[in-house]
Amino acid sequence: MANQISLDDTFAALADPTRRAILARLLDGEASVAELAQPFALTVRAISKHVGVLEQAGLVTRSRAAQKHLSRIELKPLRDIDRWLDGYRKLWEGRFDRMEDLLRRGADKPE
Amino acid sequence: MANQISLDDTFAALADPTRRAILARLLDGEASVAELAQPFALTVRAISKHVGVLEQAGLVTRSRAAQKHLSRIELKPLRDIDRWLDGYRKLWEGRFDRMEDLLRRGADKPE
DNA sequence: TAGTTCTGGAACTATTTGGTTCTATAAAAG
DNA sequence: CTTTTATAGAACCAAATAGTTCCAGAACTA
Repeated sequence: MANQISLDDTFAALADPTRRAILARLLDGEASVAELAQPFALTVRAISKHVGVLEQAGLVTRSRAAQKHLSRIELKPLRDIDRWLDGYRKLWEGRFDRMEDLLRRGADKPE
Repeated sequence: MANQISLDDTFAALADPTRRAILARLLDGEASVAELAQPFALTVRAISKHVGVLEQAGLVTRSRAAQKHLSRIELKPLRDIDRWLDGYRKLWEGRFDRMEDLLRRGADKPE
């Protein structure tokens, strides 16, 4: 039972553009802190802290290879957000002619 | 051009359980601040501020009917998050036998 | 062994956040 | 006109956040 990550932590981690950019970078494969820091006008330490936040949120795991600690993206928290969105997605996906009313008046929602 | 909402603001707004609960409540229809505050052990003012944050993030709009200001959920920022997730969704939706390698080694991603 | 590289810990700072209380204002109800 | 109701503004506070700099340790390299 390694994970018990809250949506709170995941959303908070994603609320920073630097961290989202780091995640996007990790789509191209594992990277060290120094490598991740390269595109940014921030200290390596600052990036190290960002990676720490991502790790706390379960969005990244690390494995040390020599003195390089390689970060790797983890998808589960993103899937959790996706599932949270399910509760709302039907409201914009369906072509409900009365959707306006549904949201305003709170009529019985479509099944 | 009313909206220019950032993912930053949206994710940050969603990083609070009270605010997510307010959003869920609004699926049942518009509500006043006082109504929204009812389930919580917080002051009405605190809920009013939460609604303000949601409004800043474009997740809620308000219309005042009499002295009650009715809050209503807005879906666009959620759709924006959904589209942001698109960049990652393919990685957990597809059954890529080499997905492990893709994330670790950063091999050429599937089309 | 000595030097270099990569990273995290510690301490500090400025800003933001989530909450409170008290006050002011606008509108409805008496 | 007075009172009640619903909300936001202002001031305040404690805790969290994002950044910095400096230092220490672990592991390669010469």
